[in-house]
Amino acid sequence: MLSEMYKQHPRHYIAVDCSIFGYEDGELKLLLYPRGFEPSIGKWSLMGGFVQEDESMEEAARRVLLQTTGLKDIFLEQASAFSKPNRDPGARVISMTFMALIRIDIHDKDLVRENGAHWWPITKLPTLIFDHEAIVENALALLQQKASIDLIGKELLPEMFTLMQLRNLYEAIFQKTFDPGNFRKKILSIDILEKLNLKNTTESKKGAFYYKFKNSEAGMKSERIVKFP
Amino acid sequence: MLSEMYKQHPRHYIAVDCSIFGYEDGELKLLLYPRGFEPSIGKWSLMGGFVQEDESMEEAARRVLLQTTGLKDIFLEQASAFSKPNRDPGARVISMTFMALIRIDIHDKDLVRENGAHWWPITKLPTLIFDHEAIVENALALLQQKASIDLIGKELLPEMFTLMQLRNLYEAIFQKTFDPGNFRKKILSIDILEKLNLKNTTESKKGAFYYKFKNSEAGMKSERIVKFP
DNA sequence: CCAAAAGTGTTGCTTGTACACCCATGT
DNA sequence: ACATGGGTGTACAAGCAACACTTTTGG
Repeated sequence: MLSEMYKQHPRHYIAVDCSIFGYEDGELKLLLYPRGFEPSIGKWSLMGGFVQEDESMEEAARRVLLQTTGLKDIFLEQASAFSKPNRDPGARVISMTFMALIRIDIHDKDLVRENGAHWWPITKLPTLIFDHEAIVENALALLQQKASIDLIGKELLPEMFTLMQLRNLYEAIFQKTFDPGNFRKKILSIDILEKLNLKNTTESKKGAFYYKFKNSEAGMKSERIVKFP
Repeated sequence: MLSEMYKQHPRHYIAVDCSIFGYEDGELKLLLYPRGFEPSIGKWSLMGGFVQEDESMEEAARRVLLQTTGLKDIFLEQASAFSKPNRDPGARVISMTFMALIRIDIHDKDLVRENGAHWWPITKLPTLIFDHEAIVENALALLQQKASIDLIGKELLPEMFTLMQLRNLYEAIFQKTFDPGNFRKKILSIDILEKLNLKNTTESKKGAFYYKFKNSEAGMKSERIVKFP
């Protein structure tokens, strides 16, 4: 039996929309797919879904991510909610948005292709439906904020990477360049990377050592990486 | 006419719950009220309400704030959403939470009294209903984050205040002490306060000059105030 | 006189930034 | 040989934390 205090209020559709970021070819990319139903069928859209009765919004988001990328255990962060009454012309839908980071090298490419989805460089996004451009902008700001506090390479890079690759990732995220020497010193000073006895010789003549993240859930440092803003 | 894609999904009650902070007697305080309906009637709760058809969540939050404090134009910031299916034993309610800052000296005290509401020092909160303690913790973290980037005294202090009062506010927010000399220099260096030709002689023998915020919406500096964490 | 806050100055440390410089090597 | 990135060192500036010190005045 439900209290009258609840019943007198309206109920709403709740969507979860995910800004899924990946990193490939030196570019930060966003996974978009052509919307499969009206209104705006065929237009580019974020991955999304509706919250069901028995799941939290985060669970709904993880369900969407599994369906679209085949991945579990994804880095997922709650971003802002968007709730203007007329933001979706099809119905009054409140959208809770999430920012997700995935490793493009291990996601299920067939699944993405089936959905007609496509990875778009963040610098050349197409026009998006509804308010999805504002949602992406918000998620990108959150990504920058996260990246300025934590080293997020683990979520976006392959197991092994060179410091140049990590720097290029940060340059793609912040759309600015970092001094190679200073970046290297800063990153190594926080002591969460492990140097491997293996060199990448494909990207430089001299060859650069590979690094990987130390598997230390315990030592979760919280140093500031980049001054931001 | 509504697409089948929408109709096949459930709809949900959406609440907005506001963590309303104020500053009084050298303490950071939170406005709580005794819940007026079942379940958990009479238990201490955040100010909240339900989102209606024709309003955004932020509009709903402002409506709640007006109803409970009599104030418009309140500093309001979206915090996190809480959506565990069973978080409210009365019904499946998704809560969008907000962090609000108000000046206790100008709010409508009669209205607060009518509602049975009460300002609780942040250090001595009572037990709260449902997951409201987690909501407050989240809002407090957001407040600290905001306060570390922007000077938020404008939202919480009277028009005129001494630098000691501002420092005490920051000490209440971060629950730590700041060196008086260093704090003063830091604050004055960002040049958003205006020194008045008026002294407060009630809190010190020597007397301290009053300051107020410069009315410069334009010059909105974004200097970092406090290293946080 | 003394305590307590107001207000200013000094010093040492840490951090960021700019940039010079050598190293290794594929072309 | 030389261009390119790898990697290290240096020098300066900025910011911060700790703290000394002087001023003012009510009790």
